[in-house]
Amino acid sequence: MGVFSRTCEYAMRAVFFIAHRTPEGTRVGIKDISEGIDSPAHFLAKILQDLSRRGIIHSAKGPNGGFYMTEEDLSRPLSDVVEAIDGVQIFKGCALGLKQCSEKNPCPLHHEFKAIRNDLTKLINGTSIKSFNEDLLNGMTSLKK
Amino acid sequence: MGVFSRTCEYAMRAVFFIAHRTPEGTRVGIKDISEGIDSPAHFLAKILQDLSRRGIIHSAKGPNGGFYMTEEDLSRPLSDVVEAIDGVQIFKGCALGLKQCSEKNPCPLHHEFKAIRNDLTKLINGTSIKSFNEDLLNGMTSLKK
DNA sequence: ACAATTAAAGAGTTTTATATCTTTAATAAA
DNA sequence: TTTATTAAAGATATAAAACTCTTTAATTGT
Repeated sequence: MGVFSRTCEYAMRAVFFIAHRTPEGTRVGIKDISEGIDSPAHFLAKILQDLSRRGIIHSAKGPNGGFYMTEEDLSRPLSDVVEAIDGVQIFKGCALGLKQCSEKNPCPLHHEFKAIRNDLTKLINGTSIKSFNEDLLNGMTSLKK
Repeated sequence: MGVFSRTCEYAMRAVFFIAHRTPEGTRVGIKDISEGIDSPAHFLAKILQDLSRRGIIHSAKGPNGGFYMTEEDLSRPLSDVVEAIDGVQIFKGCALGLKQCSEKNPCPLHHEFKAIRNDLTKLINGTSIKSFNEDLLNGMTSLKK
């Protein structure tokens, strides 16, 4: 596995996909999303239900229903998605999994690893979904499988 | 989970523990190691068997047997341990799990994430087990649970 | 040769992550 | 009010990770 769980990868891809596909009040269905980001539809549905319950994205049932994101949703940092799925360990945990690892009692990787974790936090926590999406809309970045 | 799998965390802790405990031809048993790093003994045994088969650490059976590391083992980068257990995805994979993500077809996180991955690679790949161990021996760092 | 000690190997079990399938509830449009 | 459409929810199923237990093999010292 990479840095994030597969579930979290799906979640982030789906969020970017929804952001990208639903300008101005439109919605996108689970089928389109799962095909668009190459993930199992039913599994992704569970993930999006979860994000929806937490208010990270929105959904509507019925004809022309689907998933969408409000301006408020778009202005959230990507870390909201990551923390909802993978928790905060990735931003806070010791590289060796030691509970007592701290500034005063550092593990052999502590200081250097902390710098890396901080950079990751800055990226994921400090950048809004909207701004990642702008690069997508500009064609500067891509979600191609 | 943090950045590394739990199995990988055990492996790294065990390697540091062995390095720390076996100066000059001594050996340390699985019981001592598993207690010292707070991991399940039988499970750790499997992990160390694996590392041993790959030549990352060494072992000897029988009375006064146990695990130890040669000078050559100590001079290896920590990445040998990580790659043996978790593979190379952590150093190479796309943050969103996209197969086609590349410089020419970057995902929304690509460039910033690449910088972070490179820093991680530099740390894990560019530092020998021995040099991490020196900080341990000097009491500058700790493996306390 | 024998007994004791230690890791290696084999064969599970349990837990968590990932994935699928079916049924229900909400909504919109005819 | 009926039908079609969509997400939500519930119930499993499968696979992978984490963990345990038992037996075997190698080595040492007596």
